[in-house]
Amino acid sequence: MRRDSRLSGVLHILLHMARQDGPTTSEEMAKAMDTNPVVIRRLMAGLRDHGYVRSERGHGGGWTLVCDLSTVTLRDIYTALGCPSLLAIGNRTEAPGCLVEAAVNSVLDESFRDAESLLLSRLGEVTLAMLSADVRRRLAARGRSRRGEKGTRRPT
Amino acid sequence: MRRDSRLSGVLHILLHMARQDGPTTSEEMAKAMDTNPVVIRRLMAGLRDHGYVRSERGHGGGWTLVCDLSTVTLRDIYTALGCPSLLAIGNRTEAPGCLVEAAVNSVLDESFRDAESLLLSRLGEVTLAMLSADVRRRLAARGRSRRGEKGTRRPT
DNA sequence: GCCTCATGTAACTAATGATGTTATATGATG
DNA sequence: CATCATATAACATCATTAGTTACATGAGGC
Repeated sequence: MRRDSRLSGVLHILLHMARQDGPTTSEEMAKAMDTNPVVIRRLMAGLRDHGYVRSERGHGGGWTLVCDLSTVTLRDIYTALGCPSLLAIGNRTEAPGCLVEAAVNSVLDESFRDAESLLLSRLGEVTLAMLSADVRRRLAARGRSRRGEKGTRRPT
Repeated sequence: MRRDSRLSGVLHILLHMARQDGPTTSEEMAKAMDTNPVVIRRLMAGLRDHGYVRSERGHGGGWTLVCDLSTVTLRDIYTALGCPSLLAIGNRTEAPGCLVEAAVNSVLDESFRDAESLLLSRLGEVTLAMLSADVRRRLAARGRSRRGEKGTRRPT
């Protein structure tokens, strides 16, 4: 099954925004992520509704971060995306009439719940600020390893 | 995203087989699961290749359990199905050139790995025998609660 | 031997959901 | 008022699971 990459994508966007002063347009983001501006706007809509970013139209418009990165977790972002389902596998039927199937559902559901809980709590432990700091670390590391080399790339 | 229910389905099948003496035909299973015999055969193919069940053609043919239920775990069954992906979400790109995306991937991958590991180990803790015992318990419980009532249903 | 039953498998259809694209409306700025 | 940028609907695309049809293969029963 193909995997939903909206969380990954929206985090990518937010971190790029964090490294920029003014507003960023959907056009610019789309270019950096090699996709379409409409896709960006769709991703950002939920974040705007939750007050994590602001959008402005017209000249000099675009998207701006309006939250404290140190208090927003990846789980918050996931929630803002509408809590898409985390697991790719599930039970054939909910509330089956068949007792055999009920027994299967029971044991599988328990495992599913545990895995989902763990993932959610992991996401809840990481703030956007922590992620942003990690990006800075990585940039610094690359700067060191490339010092003196030609053609150091800037992040896309 | 729609969830892959093959594990759930195949467990349902196996437990029905465990409650039956002779071989069970795909036709019968399909009827019990309200689906098509071909779907059943597709599900069972992997289990046969792993030696958990045997299939026989012709008169009196069908599917038979040929493993020790107490040594086969749900994880083994999952593996026999070809290890379908467990998570519905994932990273936009593997091995991105962009450092920002690399940072996102890194933190998300870690969480994904943890959740997958937990789910797999949970599945590894449950044997088919345990599940089968649970089915018996449930049947007994229903038998008690329905004693004297009319129209007690048999499992489908 | 031949008929029937059952699996084995390929090929096609349907349904679902993420992603990409086009088109049009709305609003802000100079 | 022309331009820029978001807002959103509508539609196309793609991947994947599930369901269906069709035909081949092999095992008994008679």
